[in-house]
Amino acid sequence: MLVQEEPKLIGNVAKSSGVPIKTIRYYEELGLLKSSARTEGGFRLFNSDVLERLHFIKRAQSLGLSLSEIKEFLNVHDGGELPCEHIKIKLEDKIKAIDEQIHQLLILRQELSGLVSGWETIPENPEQTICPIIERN
Amino acid sequence: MLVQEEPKLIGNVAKSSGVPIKTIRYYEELGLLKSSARTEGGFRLFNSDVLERLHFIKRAQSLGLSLSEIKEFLNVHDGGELPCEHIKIKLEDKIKAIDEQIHQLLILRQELSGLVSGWETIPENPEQTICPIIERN
DNA sequence: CTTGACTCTCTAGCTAGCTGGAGAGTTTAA
DNA sequence: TTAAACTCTCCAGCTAGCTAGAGAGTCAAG
Repeated sequence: MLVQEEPKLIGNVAKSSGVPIKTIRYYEELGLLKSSARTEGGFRLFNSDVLERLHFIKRAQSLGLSLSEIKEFLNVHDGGELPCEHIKIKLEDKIKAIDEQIHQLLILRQELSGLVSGWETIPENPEQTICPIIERN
Repeated sequence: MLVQEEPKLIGNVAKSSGVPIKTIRYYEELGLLKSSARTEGGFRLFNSDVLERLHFIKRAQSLGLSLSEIKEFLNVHDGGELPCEHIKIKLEDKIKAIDEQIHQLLILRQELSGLVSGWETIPENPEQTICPIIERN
C-alpha cells in the first residue's frame, strides 16, 4: 500500500516551492502540472510530488529550456512515451545541444575572464588598455 | 596607419551576419551597436567589426544572457570601464554564475540520458517502465 | 532623369512567460 | 453564523525581444 500523502492547496505549494500561485495555475493550464483533484468547492489539490516537478521546471528553465520543451520531457517521464525513436532522437539532440552549450559557456567564461584581467578578447581593439573613469550610463 | 575599411550598408551587414535588418536597427537603438556614420542621405554605415560584435551578441544571447547584460559587457570592452571594482565584481559574479550553469547543465544532461536509457530520474515514479504508445498531444 | 533596389522613421503587433485585479464562491475557526 | 483567509475564473496588461507595414526618401545604373 502507498502511504497516503495528504494533498496540498495551491497556496501551500506556492509557499513551499517559492513559485507564485498565478504561475502554478499557469503551468497547470499549459499542462506542465496536474492537480490531482479538487475539493467539493473546486479548490485545486496537489500531491507533494508537485514540488519536485516545480523544481525540475525551474531548473530546466533557468538553463534556457522553453516551457514547451520542458513539457515534452515531463511527458516522456511520466506516462511514458519511449523509446519511440522520434522522441528518443529529440532527447539525444537535446543532449548534444547541451554539450555544445557547455562548450560555448567555457568560451564565454574565458572571454569574460579576459575582460577582467587586462583584457583583449571579444572584437579585438588593440590600442586600448586604459582604465576608465567611474561609470557612464 | 589603419587600413581604411570601407563601411557597409545595413543590408550588407544583415546578409553577411545572418541577423535581420530590423534586428540590427533594434540593437543600435538599444545601444549594443553603433553605426560609424551616415551617408548624406541618412543611410547607416557600419564598419566591419560590427560582424564580430553581432556574433558575440548572438552567442551570448543563446547562452541565456539578456541584451542588457550583453550591453554592459560590450561597454566594458569598448570604451573601457575597468577595473572599477563594481564592474569587476559584476563580471566575476557572472563568471561564477557560468560555472554554476555548467554544473547544472551536467546534471540535466544526466537526467535526460536517464530518460533515454530506461529512465528513472526526475521525480521518481517507481512502478513505471513501460514502453509507450506512439504519441499523445 | 527615370527606375528599381535600398533605406529611413514611425507606429503597431506578436510570442513567451508571467502578473494583477475584479468579482464571486469556499473553508475554517471562533 | 459570521468573519478572515483562501481560492476560483476571466480578462487585461506587462517586459523582452523582435517583426511587419506604411509612406517617404536615397542611390546607382542606364
